[in-house]
Amino acid sequence: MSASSPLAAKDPQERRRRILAAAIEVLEEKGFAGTRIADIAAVAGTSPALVVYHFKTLDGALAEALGSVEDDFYHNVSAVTPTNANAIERLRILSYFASVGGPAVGTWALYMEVWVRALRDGGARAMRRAVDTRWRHTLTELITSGIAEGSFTCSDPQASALRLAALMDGLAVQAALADMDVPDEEMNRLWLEAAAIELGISPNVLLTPLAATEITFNSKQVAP
Amino acid sequence: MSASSPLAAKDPQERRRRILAAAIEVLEEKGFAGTRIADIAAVAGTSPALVVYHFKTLDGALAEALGSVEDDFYHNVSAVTPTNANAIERLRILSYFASVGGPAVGTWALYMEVWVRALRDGGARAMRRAVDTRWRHTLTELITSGIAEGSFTCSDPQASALRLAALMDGLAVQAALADMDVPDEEMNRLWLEAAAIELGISPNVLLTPLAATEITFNSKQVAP
DNA sequence: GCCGATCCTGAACGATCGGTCAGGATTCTG
DNA sequence: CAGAATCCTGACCGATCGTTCAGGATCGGC
Repeated sequence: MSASSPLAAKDPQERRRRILAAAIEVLEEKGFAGTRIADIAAVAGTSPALVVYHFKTLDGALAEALGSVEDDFYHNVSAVTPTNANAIERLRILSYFASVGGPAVGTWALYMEVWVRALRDGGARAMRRAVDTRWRHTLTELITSGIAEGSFTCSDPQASALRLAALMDGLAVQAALADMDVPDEEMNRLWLEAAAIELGISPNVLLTPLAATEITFNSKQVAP
Repeated sequence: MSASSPLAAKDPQERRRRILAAAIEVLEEKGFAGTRIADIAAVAGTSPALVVYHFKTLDGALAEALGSVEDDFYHNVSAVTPTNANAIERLRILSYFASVGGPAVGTWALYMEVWVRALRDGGARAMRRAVDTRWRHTLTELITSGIAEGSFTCSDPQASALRLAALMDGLAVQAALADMDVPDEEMNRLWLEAAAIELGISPNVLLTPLAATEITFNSKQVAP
């Protein structure tokens, strides 16, 4: 058997990335408390010692894995957003990607774990803070540019962004935990309704299909 | 030394309650992942074996401890609420008790832990579901009675209750984790503002001091 | 005041798991 | 192709911690 068997990676960097992916997978399935070095190694198809070799410590591996999740989110959003998209279109795309029913399934569970960890762990606290302020800034910027182009009416963009961000967190908790009680699509709708109220526009503007642009991600229609 | 030394409890039931209180204390300080039988025993001033003797298992002790926290919440709310209170007063009292700045400091951290645990553990999921539906029902009932007495205007009480509950969760996350970034009082205000919007009333109605009634809890003014 | 039930404890067991280590394989460098 | 650096592994160590257990103290009933 040569060096290029189908599953085994040749490049050390590729192995490293594979371990990172395995870490995310195990993390989503078992959570922080249940994630073992051995599990990650098993999924990645390597030995536990290699995980430690690459990341020095389990926490290090998990931290790096979480970082890559956030990178992916913004990368996907900006890849899908047309350069000439207006504020309303951008709002709907953001909502779609952030909502649990979107491509981000499972990701919210990770963030919830980070929240809890951030209660006691300084590193997790710093990471959550960074993620959160970036997200709030994104919303604030979106709102102000929407005001500038005449789409939105909002007296306090910062407060509205904070409230909408908090609402999204809360809805994500509901959706992640609800047992068929609060369906995912409902979540997206509830958030967009609240956004409509906050931004002084008609809910229909956010809830009717996007006629002009057809945006897809993984061959699925975005924000239909 | 007789049987009634100041710290040691005489009654076995009293010892049991003391262990429960110790469990809550440790849980708030260290979280699920960090809570050890030995810690609880140390705070309660007993041996680790007694904890197991009374509760059979660590998880059992924690589950019972969490149950008592929720009981306390509703017990306090109903103890403080005047029997003739109208919907607006009741809304403000609820908001005060649920907000992080109120008497419930530290409790939200517990609930966040339960959320995460509920992702994987069936028992925690059931408990969260019970707590959550009870809370949503309380809000829904409050809204409908407010509509009945002519205080509120709301086309869909269930949806509004769900949204307000979710917003409260999200705000609690922010408040519990924010590093001086989002002060506690702000949280209460933001939620009441959102409630005013949802319920079609002027924010001032919820934000100005309660003139008629003076409600106190632990000798602190409620909903000032 | 005897005796069984309940309450309580210190000591120890056993399982889990993160991280170390010595050494083998592979790749890089010159 | 030699030797060094990097990559990788199996075996093992050490610490932690939930739980068990044998037996002592205390209490309630009769």
